[in-house]
Amino acid sequence: MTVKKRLVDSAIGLLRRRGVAGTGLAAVLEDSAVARRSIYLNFPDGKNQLVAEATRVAGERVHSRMLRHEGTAEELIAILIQNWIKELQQTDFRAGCPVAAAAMGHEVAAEAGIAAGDAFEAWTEALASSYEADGLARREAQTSATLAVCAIEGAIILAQATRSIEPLQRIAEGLTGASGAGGEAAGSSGESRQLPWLLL
Amino acid sequence: MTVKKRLVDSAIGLLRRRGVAGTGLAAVLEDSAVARRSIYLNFPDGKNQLVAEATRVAGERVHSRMLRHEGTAEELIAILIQNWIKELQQTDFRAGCPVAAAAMGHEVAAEAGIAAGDAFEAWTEALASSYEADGLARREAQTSATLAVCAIEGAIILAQATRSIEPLQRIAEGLTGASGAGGEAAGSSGESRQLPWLLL
DNA sequence: TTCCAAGTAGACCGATCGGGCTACTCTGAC
DNA sequence: GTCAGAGTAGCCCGATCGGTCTACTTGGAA
Repeated sequence: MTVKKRLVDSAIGLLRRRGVAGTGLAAVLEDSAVARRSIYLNFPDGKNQLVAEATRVAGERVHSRMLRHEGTAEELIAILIQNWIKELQQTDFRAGCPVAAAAMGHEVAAEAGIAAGDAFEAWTEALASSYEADGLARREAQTSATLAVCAIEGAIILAQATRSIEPLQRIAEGLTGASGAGGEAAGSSGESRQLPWLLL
Repeated sequence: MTVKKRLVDSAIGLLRRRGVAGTGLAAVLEDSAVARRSIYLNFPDGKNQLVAEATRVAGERVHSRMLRHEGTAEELIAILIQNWIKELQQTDFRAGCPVAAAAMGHEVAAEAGIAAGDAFEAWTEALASSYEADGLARREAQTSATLAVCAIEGAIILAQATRSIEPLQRIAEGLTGASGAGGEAAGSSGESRQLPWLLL
């Protein structure tokens, strides 16, 4: 793995746990086992550039995963929520969303905040397209997509604060009608999901 | 205004803009025009205690405002969203939610993270009670309340990152059926709001 | 009137911050 | 074989971090 990728991966991991301002270069160097000088060889503008690149990469990873999805929009939402439940449980609620962290650190690192905005817009557009493919009109698809992205990001924050996955389970129920309790991510079998009372 | 209250108010304002790790005591002292020593007279445990108290106070202010509300749950949600639209526009998208900031800083300041969790739970319960008063069953009320709180918190983050109030307008439409474009906060007149396609 | 708790002003501490620097090593292209 | 670019190791810088301290002022209660 290249030095640049190691730096970005370490930065993403630390952003998730400590946020932009709370992540020092010393921590990134220790975590990535990279020499101090190598940061400035790969990111001449220093921390701001590294954090911005980390945000861009993290956002693009989620985005490409969303574009790869072939089922319905609600199935995609269920998968994303199940992934976050797993991530939070595995890290004892320590690791949140790096893009949200970059968004909240926009005053400290402006470039990263812009990258976060780009990521959110790409996610919303991908989900809206999925909703449209499911038959929703453009406007309703955009509204539903925005609601889903916002709810997921908010639920991650509530889950970390309350140290409970309940917020994620509840929004899964509200957004998709799934109980969210099952271990499986999406409706694997062809069983017709019960539509949530919020929809239709 | 007492020294303690000035410190807390300054801390809340700085938390909203720079987050927990990004808020230094020097900035709090400058903003509140208080002597350095006075921090430790009022908050013997220093920054952690100040940030925790600021989070608790900020959460309680919103909570008491929610309890004061007398209309429907959807009207309350519309009011909260309109308030956030106004706050974001007035601060050029610089000031976010202090409770969310404390939640994301849980690794840096644990006490504040707990206070954030308490605030989120109180908000959700207040909104769920309002939904129950509107006729929803307990379970549906809790789900709808959690979805609303998560969506609002997430939308604030998306709005800051994209420097646009569109996420808030869209979740207002998704959660309440309101267009969110009007300046007035809640349906002031007795006109029957059109239910969103997401509800009913 | 006295006196003490709270506040002010400001120096000071060790630690850490982001960043720049030199010197040395390694490796692949010419 | 040479040489340039990238990486390593580590020291150094000024600034800022949270926190502690002394000295002085002030205002209200005993």
